[in-house]
Amino acid sequence: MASAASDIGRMARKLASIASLTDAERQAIEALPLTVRIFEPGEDIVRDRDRPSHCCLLLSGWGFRYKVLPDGKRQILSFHIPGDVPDLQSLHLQVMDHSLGVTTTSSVGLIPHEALREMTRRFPGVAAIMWRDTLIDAAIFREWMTGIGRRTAHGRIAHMLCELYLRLHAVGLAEGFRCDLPITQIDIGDALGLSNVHVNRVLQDLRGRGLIMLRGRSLAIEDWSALTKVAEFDPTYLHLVRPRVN
Amino acid sequence: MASAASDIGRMARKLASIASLTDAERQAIEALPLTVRIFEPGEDIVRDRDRPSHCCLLLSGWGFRYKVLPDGKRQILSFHIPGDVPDLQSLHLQVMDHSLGVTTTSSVGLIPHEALREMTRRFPGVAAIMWRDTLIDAAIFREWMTGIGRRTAHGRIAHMLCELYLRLHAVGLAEGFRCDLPITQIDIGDALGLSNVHVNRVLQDLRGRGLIMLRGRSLAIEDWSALTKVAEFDPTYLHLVRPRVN
DNA sequence: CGAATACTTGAGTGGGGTCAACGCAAGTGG
DNA sequence: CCACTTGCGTTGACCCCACTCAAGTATTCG
Repeated sequence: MASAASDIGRMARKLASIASLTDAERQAIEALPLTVRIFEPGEDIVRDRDRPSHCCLLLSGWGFRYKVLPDGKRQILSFHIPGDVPDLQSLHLQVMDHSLGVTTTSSVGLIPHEALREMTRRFPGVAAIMWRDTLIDAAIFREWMTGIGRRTAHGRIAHMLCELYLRLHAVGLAEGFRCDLPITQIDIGDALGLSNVHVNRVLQDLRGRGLIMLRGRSLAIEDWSALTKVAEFDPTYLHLVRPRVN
Repeated sequence: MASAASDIGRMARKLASIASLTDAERQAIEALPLTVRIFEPGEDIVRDRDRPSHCCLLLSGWGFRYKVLPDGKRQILSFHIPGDVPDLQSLHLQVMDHSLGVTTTSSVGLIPHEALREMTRRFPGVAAIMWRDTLIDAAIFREWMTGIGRRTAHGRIAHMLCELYLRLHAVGLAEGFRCDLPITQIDIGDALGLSNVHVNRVLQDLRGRGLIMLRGRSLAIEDWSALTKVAEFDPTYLHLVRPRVN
C-alpha cells in the first residue's frame, strides 16, 4: 500500500538522521509490516507494567512517555515526534516501566516484535542503528536529568525548546525557526519538574525579552542565539549526523 | 592469566543478573582481551567529548558518570559498581556527552571496541544482552529523572539507597542489608539535585528514625520495609532476572 | 452558545539553597 | 610524633525560587 510505504518511510528518515543507511537497509525497513491505529489525547498507547508484543512507530502527532507516582504526581520522561519509535526498548525489556501517551490525535503504526527481530537477524547493521537510537534516547534522558537537577527554570525551558526544534528540523518537520508545539504548559511543567504556574511565568518572560513567540500550539524562535545562551544549549548529546540549525 | 579470567568473570556475572547466558556466550565473554589500569579518585577514566576506542569494565571500586555545567555545577548521572561497563554506549556513540570518574581507587579493565564488535558479530545473543544492559541503564535514568523532578529529598535519598543495595546484592556484593557506600554526601547531592547540606540533614533524619545506619562508608539498612515505603520503591525498573532482596 | 480546558494573575508560603563556621579524622611530611 | 593540611560531615541563620491556592480570563469545540 502506497500510504503504508510512505508511512514507514518516516522511520527510515528518522534513522537516517542519526546514522547512514544503505539502500538494502532502507528497503528492509520499508518492508516492515505495519498496522495503523489512531489514538486520542488521554488515551495510552502502552501502559506501565504492560508486556507489549509490538513496537509503536509514531506516524503523525506527538507522543510522550511518563511515570505517575503513588500520590498522583506525573513525570514526563520524553516527547516524541513523527518517525520516532518511543518503545523500541520493549524489544529487549519485557515489562514496561512507564506509560506512553499522546498529546494530540495521533496515528501510530504497530510493528510486531517478531518482524523487528527477524530484521535485526538479517540486517545486523539495522540492529546497530536501532541500538544507537536507544542510546541517543538515553543521552537525552541524561541531558534532561542534568537540567532538572541543576538548571534554573529559565534554562530548563529554553533548553527544551532548543532541543525540540532541532529534533523536528532533523527530520524535516521544522524550518525557519518555526514549528508546531502541540503540548500544554502543564506538560512542559511535568517534563521539567516545574508547576504549570511557573512555566507560564517563565514563558511570558522569554516572550517579553523577544526570544520566542508562542501562541497556541505554534512556536517561533525569534532569537536562536540568545535562546541557546539562556539554555546553555550544546547539541552534541543529540548525536545527529548533521547537527545544523538551518 | 587466571586473574584476568576471574576479573572479566565479573562482567559475565553482571550480565547474568539481567539475562540468562549460555555456556558458549559466557566463554566468549571470558575470552575478551583486557588491559587493567588503576584510577585514583579525582582522575577521569573518560572525559566529555572524548572519542574512546575502548570500553571500561569496572573490576573494583565505584565509578560515576557526570556532566558539568558552564557555571561549574555538577550533575552525577549514575553510579557504577564492579561488573558494570559504564561506557558501553561508546560502542555506538562516537563522542562522549559526559565524563566518567571514580569515587575510590578503582581497577578498570579496558576492552577494545573492536573485540566487542567481533564478539557481537559471532554471538548475536551477547549483543542482545549488552543492548539490554544499555536499556536498563536508560530505565535507571528514567527513574532518577522522576525522583529529581517529582520526589521530596527524603524520597530521593531513600530511593537511591534501596536501588544501590539491590544492585550490589544482585551481583553478590552485598548481603544482610549491609554494604559499602564509598561516596560522599556531596556526591549524593550532585546525583539527586540537592545541596550537601540538605543531604546531611535528611540522612540524619533517616538515621534518627531508625531506618538506616551510616557511618563512614558503610551502610546498614535497619528497616528495609520502612525505607522502601519512604522511597516508594518498586524495583521493576531494574529489570533484574531475580529481583529478591535476600 | 455553553462547557471544558488551557492560560493568566496575585498573594502567601515553604522546601531546600546559600553562606559561613566549626569539628573531626586521615594523611603527610619534617 | 607532632604541626599542618585537606576533605568530609555537621550545625545555625537567613533567604529565595518555585510551589500552592484561588480566582479570573481566554480558547476551543461540540
